Amino acid sequence: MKLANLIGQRFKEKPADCVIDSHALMVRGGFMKYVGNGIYSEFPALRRITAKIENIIRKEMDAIGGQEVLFPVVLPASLWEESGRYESVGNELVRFKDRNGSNHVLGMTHEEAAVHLVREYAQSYTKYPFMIYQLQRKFRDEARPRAGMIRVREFTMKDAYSFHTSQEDLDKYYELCFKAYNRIFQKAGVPEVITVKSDSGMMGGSVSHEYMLLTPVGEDTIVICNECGYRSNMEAAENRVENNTDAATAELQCIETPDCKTIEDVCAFLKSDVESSCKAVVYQKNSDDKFVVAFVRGDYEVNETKLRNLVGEEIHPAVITEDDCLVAGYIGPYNISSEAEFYLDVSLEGIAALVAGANKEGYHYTGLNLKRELGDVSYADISKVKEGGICPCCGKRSITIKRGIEVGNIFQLGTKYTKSMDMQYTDENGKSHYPVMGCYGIGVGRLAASICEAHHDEYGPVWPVSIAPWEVHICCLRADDEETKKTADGLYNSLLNDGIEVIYDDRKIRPGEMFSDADLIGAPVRVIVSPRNLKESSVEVTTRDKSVKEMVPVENAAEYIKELRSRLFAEIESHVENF
RNA sequence: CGGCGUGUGGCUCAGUUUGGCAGAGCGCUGCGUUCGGGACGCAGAAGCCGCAGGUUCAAAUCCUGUCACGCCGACCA
Repeated sequence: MKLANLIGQRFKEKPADCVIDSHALMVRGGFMKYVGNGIYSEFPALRRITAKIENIIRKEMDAIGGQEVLFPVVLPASLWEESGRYESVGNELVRFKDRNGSNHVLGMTHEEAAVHLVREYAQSYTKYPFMIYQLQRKFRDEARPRAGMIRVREFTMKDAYSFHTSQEDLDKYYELCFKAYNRIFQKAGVPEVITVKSDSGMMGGSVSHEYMLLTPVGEDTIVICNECGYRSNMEAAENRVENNTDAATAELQCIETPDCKTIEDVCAFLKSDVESSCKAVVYQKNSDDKFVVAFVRGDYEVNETKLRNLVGEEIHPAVITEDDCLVAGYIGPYNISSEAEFYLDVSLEGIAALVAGANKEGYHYTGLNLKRELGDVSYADISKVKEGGICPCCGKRSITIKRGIEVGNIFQLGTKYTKSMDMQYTDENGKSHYPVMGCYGIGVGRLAASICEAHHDEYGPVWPVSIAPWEVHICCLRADDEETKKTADGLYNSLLNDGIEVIYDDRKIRPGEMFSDADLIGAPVRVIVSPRNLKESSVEVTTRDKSVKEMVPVENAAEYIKELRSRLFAEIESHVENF
């Protein structure tokens, strides 16, 4: 490929709406173009990257027995009505009518389509287990797309669905898939991707893991234990709190605390410890607006995901008005209105004397002892883990909090979809059963953008050789110089003949622009052919990550470059685990 | 859905307060000088100033409405 013919313009200035580096670099490097909110086109350079990622994924999916299929983008609503998700999923599911007025949806995930595809085929136990997967565009009408290709509305996803006759068999396959996923990220040049425990969200099911690429711009918060390796998404992380249960109790008092609406105000006013205060956070159920109050220790935050799972339905932050049963700013667990459902967080358990709202305008209790005042109440885990917190796995105070981008996930779905869509098989005794499912996703474009985010410098991306748009970038510094041009042409043709992927820049432009473009394209190996180098009968070979910078005699150049390329691939392979 | 902000050649932006010829840099086209980190000179092309309505002799600028986009939050893989 000659750079002069590459479609997609590179440019110097950072686009105004790019907040993270990878977004700016991928737009500036001619990788992608904005089309609409959360919608991008891929130029050839990015398409080459995503195609390579797709092939890595294919290979590993095939290696664990997957068979590639293709589901439609447009699905009749009836299919989603079978699973109940036509109603239950929010606005991110695009619903529309065709010319006949019948309802359809744009596929945002394909559990229904997968069950539909195989429910006649898989009526006998002899067909199990099996896995089908596809690489396809999905559309999710995200409330807020952001960060370039990291969070978009239309994207390519690999989604896989496995079917099993027992939970044990699913467990076994899940483990296999877990390893295949590790291999995919290792082969894509990001062995640093880690797995974390996750919340299953709208997909349903129990066991699930997410694959996270750690970067400060990541949207997800991840809880990591430095001691035992426990890792979890904040949403699913168990919070453990040890309170000093030996502290002296105190008499319950109702004290005037004027204009103290926040827990900080109250504690400052009463000169008390935030660690012995009780904070109320109020939500409402989406279904009937009934109040749900979460009480946590003053220095903790509510984990809404855990609270939602506990409540068992969707909730949203509450709007409290004058005539509601709750007194905003003065809500406490003792003498609270019976109209409100409330939950006590584990961080409150065992505190001898609490400061808490008195459910009366302008008053707080002090000396509140939950066991004494409320009797044997139960505590639930509804708070967020904090930096330096207690690891739920090893019990040490060794928790750190990091940010990450979710590049893949695996779920155990159970029989949620096979039951609702009535997919059954007959076992060897002639009895009918619902198969157990797993599902496994990877966002292809998001992975490409994440790798750019994790592997770049101020001048451009530093693509791993396995997914780089081209392996070698030749800069012919003076294309008007006959000998230089001849040497560069020769090297280009020689490498092409050996099957190396080369991008060749023989434009008659100044070196500065040439180098800038090469940086923005980010090919791992760069070769500089110039009159200066040819005076020593050499070309200069460097790597994008600057680890190699070598003058190589022209006659050895092709061989040296091929070797360097192999070395880069070997470096990637050295991180790939075997089964 | 709530808060804040922005819409002016392909890109980055100035001009809007105080109404008076549509601007700069980058990019693009041509010519020339240059040539190891986005160089310079000369000559060009390119704009429904987001859209609609209003005020005015006169609107990018003031008013009303509307749309789009961005950031933060909400929601969500």
